[in-house]
Amino acid sequence: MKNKGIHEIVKERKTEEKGLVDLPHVEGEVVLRFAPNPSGPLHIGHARAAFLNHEYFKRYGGKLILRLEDTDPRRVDPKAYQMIEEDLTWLGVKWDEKIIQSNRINLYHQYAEKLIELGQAYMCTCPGDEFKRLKDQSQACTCRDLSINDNLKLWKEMPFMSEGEAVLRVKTDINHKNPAIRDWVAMRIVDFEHPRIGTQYNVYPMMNFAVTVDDHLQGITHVLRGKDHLANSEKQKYLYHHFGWTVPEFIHYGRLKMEDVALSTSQARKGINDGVYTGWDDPHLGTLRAVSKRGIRKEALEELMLEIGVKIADTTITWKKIYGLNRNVLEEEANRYFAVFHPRKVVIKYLPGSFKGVIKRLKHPDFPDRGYRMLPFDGIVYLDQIDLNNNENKVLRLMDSVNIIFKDGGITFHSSSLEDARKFNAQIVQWVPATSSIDVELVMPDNSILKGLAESSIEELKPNDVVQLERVGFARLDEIQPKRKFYFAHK
RNA sequence: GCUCCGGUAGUGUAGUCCGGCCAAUCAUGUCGGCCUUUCGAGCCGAUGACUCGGGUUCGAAUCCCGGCCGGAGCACCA
Repeated sequence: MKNKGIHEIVKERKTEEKGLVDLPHVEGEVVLRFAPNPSGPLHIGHARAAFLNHEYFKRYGGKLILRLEDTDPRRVDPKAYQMIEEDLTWLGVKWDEKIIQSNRINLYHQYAEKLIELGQAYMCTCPGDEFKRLKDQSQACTCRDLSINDNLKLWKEMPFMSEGEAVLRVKTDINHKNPAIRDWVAMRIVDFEHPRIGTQYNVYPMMNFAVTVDDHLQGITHVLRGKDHLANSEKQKYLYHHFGWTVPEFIHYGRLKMEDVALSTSQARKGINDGVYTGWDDPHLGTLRAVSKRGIRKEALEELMLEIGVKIADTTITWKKIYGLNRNVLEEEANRYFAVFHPRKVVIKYLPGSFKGVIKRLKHPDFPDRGYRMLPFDGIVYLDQIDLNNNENKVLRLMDSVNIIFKDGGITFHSSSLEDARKFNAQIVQWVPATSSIDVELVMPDNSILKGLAESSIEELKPNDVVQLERVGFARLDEIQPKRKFYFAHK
């Protein structure tokens, strides 16, 4: 600990600049958890929790636990368990331990019983609305006065009752100024088959109960969660006190709003079922698989999330911000290619034969060692119709090739040098050789598809490669069969 | 309605705890210049913010009070 390496110092300063604050009350190592509900794949909001936990885990050392919170059988998508792990892997977040709550129902039963024995929980058979009426007036229902033995007896009978007949409530403070905190439900009956564990249980813990038991048992030191859990943290503290457990450090961050995107899993699922979206990776969605398909890199998301940090104030993420960060990642990696998406075949008239030949162009201007693309040029090319429309009667330069002029519906050779192009203020555009073009599709963020033509060098690309289609923008190659299909990322 | 919590440039963020070094940081965006056979990148420059009103103080983004605006929760969901 005497000499910090230069890397450590640089890293320290960097995180300071990023503004990710230190965790409060860290003693040695930390134990953190990422605890999603397996109702669907992860979205950008989850990425925040995942990255933050991961970052703190890396900063302090300790343990990061993945916990699947599937205690509501109705809100479980059996496919989600797998998808969540895939998504986390894509994010580069590794976990030391995985816990599935539906494997632990028995354990929650034991703690529930213990709580009854402690006299801190009671079986409540009031109808929900009746309890709420009383609770809102700070009045206890009669169930609250049941003896421990009566409670135990009812508890044993609970599995034989049906949904809604009874719940187990945690005693808090019936006079608590926030009605939401008063005597919350710990266990309830669910008559619904659990997608993972079937019908072996019908008495399930509520999130607040299961979370508290697990956080304690797993020795979680710091709980990072959204501010929508503010009241839950307050509720959970009562349980910690009843059991005599140490309360972890709760840190609440604000809501994340995503420009133009419905982040909620339930809305996405509905849209998929209704056919509005093509699937979990539909470009409209804010799921990680959707943004990944569009060529957004996890590095960009990570930088964004660490910058946003754990502030409790809400934040609005704009796509421009993500694109800006992503461009920094992609710029270096993406090789350049020509493609046009409103192709118009033109024959250049009066082209001197000396200009025909093969044009060499760097794959990446900053990395000459990546080599060249070869573009055969014989005077017959595809240009973008929009470029032509915008340049009627003006000189236009085909990149690395010749200058032309579009006049009276025809294209004529004008000159050849870049100097001439500059002199005539020519716009410089990309082009595709007509003799060796390849059909491509470009899926836009609104899921519309542009059909176009690209230079033949794109044949060397593999699915998942990200390129820069010059003057069009960055795009990720998704598949090459039956046709080369790109997803547009951003300019 | 009740309970709780926020409000720094277009957006995100640092600074707020322990008032002065803040005529306020960095990122992204936008605009301009240079460079460059495109766009982008790079380099240089510009742009633009402490929600409002009082108070305390020699001094307030920072402390206090009030207003305004915004958010979260008020489930037998997580």
